Amino acid sequence: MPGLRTNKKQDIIQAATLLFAAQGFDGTTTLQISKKARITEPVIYYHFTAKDQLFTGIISETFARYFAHLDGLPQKTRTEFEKIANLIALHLDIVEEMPDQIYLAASACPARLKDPDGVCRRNIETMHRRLKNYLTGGLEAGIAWGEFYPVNVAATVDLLIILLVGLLRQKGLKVMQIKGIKQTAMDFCRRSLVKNRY
Amino acid sequence: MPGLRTNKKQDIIQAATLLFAAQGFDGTTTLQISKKARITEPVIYYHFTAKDQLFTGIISETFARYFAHLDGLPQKTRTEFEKIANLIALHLDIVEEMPDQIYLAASACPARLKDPDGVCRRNIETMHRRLKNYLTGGLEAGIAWGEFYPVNVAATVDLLIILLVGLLRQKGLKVMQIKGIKQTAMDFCRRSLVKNRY
Amino acid sequence: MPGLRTNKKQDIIQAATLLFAAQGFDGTTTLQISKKARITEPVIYYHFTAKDQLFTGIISETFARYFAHLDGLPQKTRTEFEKIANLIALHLDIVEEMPDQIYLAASACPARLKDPDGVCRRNIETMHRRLKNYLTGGLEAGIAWGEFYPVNVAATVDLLIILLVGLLRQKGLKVMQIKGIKQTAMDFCRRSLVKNRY
Amino acid sequence: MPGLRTNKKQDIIQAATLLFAAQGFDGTTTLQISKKARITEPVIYYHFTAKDQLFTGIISETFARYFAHLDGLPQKTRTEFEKIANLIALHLDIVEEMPDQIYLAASACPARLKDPDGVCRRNIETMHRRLKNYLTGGLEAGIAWGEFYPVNVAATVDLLIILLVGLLRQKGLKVMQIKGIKQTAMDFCRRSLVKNRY
DNA sequence: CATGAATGAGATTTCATTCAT
DNA sequence: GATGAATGAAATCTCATTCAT
Repeated sequence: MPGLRTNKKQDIIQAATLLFAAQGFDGTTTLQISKKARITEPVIYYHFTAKDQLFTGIISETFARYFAHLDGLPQKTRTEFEKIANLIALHLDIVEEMPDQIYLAASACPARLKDPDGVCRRNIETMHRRLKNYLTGGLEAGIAWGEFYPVNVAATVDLLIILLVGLLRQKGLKVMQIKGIKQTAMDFCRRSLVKNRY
Repeated sequence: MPGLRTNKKQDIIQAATLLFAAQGFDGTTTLQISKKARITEPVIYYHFTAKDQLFTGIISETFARYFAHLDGLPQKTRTEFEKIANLIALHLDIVEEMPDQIYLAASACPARLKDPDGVCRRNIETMHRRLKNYLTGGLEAGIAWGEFYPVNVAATVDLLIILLVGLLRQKGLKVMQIKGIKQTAMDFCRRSLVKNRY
Repeated sequence: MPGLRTNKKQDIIQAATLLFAAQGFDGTTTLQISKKARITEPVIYYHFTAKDQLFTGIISETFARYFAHLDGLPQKTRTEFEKIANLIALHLDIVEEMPDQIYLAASACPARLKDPDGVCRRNIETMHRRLKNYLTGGLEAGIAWGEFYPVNVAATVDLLIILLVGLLRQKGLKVMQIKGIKQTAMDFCRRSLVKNRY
Repeated sequence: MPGLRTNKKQDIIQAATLLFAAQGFDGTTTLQISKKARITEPVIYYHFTAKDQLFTGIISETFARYFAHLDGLPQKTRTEFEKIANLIALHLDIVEEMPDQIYLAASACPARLKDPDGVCRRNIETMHRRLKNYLTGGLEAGIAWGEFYPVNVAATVDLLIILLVGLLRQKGLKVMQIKGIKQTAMDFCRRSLVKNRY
């Protein structure tokens, strides 16, 4: 059973994720990673072909899980607002689940990352595209059915994306200890969008 | 005419700001800065004691202008929502005014920045504290006066900060071409907070 | 007068040439080069972009000089054998002139040399092609005029190339102290090729 | 059946020979060898104590065979030129027989080869010494008997060695497709050395 | 015998910074 | 003020070799 006994590869991934999230890709050295993972530097290169590949691996894995979450969102909901509420819940849940990874994923691609396949850039673009499509569809339908106020769809979509991405990033920054944020965020958006509340 | 030729210092600052914003502090080399500023590397060290000081200088200057904007906000307004609307406007305006600087300022401190005076960290903390105070005051007053819904103040403040900081950062990321965002953001928040709209 | 005072670049080239010739490209480290040139390692990278480029630079320069010598050969000669004698003289002279460079040039391209422009490979090919053309022309004419024995031209050309390249390489190997080799080589070839000697 | 499975050792030797010949000793890694031999790296160390020993083993074996060929040359021949012709034939035949090994053997010792017993260096020296003795004896006798022209023996010997070693190396370089080279080389040397041809 | 995993030593390269001029 | 040249320190990565199993 080769590979069963050793979790060093996982140790490396975990250490790298923490450090990349805290210091950025360019700000993190392979020596730091090796120390945090309690291994020697070359072990990194035994398990990964390069620092860049270690990073893109983490990013890929993270986006895979994120997109899996998105795929799990129901296409049909009783109200259109439920879609938006689900999206808020999803983003706050995934931050709980993997705060550092998701912080990395929601950040810009490191300038010096060698990423010939564009793993980083393309995943970010896909993320934005999917959010945009999902939100645009929901908003347009909600407006058409009279559930939502007749807002500027494009700008509101952008605003909501900023909010969602902001939620992903703030946790990673550990700047604030957000409590009750999920309910608050949902209520905030509901009052803003949904018409007949009485 | 002393000072006429010294636009080189400004060239350096401008080049550094662009590069730091695009590539991060750790991802930007002094050689890149010197090339973009069309000078040689030692000139940087004539005008600045170190790369770190060049960065903190930009950050300081940026926060100084940002705080000056905040200081200019009216303490007294006809409605409490006006305060929030002003804040939104201020943030979108300053992004227009100095997109790269403000992106830098709204980002986390570089891990390897030598910043013994804590210029970077302290300014960010101050920014968050001031936003928190300003928003908390506004929300509490608005709720007390019956202008606002009785929301969870702390969580709503955090949410608004996330939104405001997100607005600062998104422009820097150039991910989206936001049009009509200012009015949309204001309306979004108004509907969410202000009670009697008819 | 920038660059006039410093001969460090030349020192590097000289040290590198010696070491590459003695130990091969893969067998020579930049540290060895820097020590032999009495400089520090990064100086190499100030003057050259990489170890590979240092090598290909030497090779280019060497072949340029070699081809210049070839260009200087007379197109018209009293006898065809003079052409071959000139070629022998040229090769032994250039070995005297730059023994290490010419040894490098006459050797195979290092396996791990990063040489995207194919400087190394292409120069060697050109060298062989030019020798082949020159010798083939000479032999065919000499045979046609009855100056030479009617030899197998292609095979004789190959043989002469092996001899010429061998002359270039042996000096570099310092295996033997060749004296009177020039006259001997010429006589050897003359007797072998030229018909009526009496 | 011991020895049936142990072709792995032969696989290693074969792979190493090919790679050493193509890339040099310093340019070849043990990983490359293990991959080409379709085994894992430690297997190399089961069969050989070190990469150096693998190389010197190949060299030893090659020279052993080469010297056995030399030993097989007749001491007595009808003419002295036959000796030289035999030598040419021998070298071209052994290149056919083991092109990569012989290329390695005819090349210089790798600079970084750990070879405390001097296997590499000493074999090369022995090779040159034996060639020199054999050729010197033949030439001197041939001149004394009036079979050969009265050439400069030392220089002619060197020239012939250069030619013979060149024949060994050129094949390895695969630069040219030599046809009819054996007869041509013999004729070339005969005309050059042997007096009365009619 | 064989292998997956690991490592010490060292190779190439980068970069902030300095210095002589 | 300005520059070409240089450097110490460190970063990424490689590789021959070993070891536990």
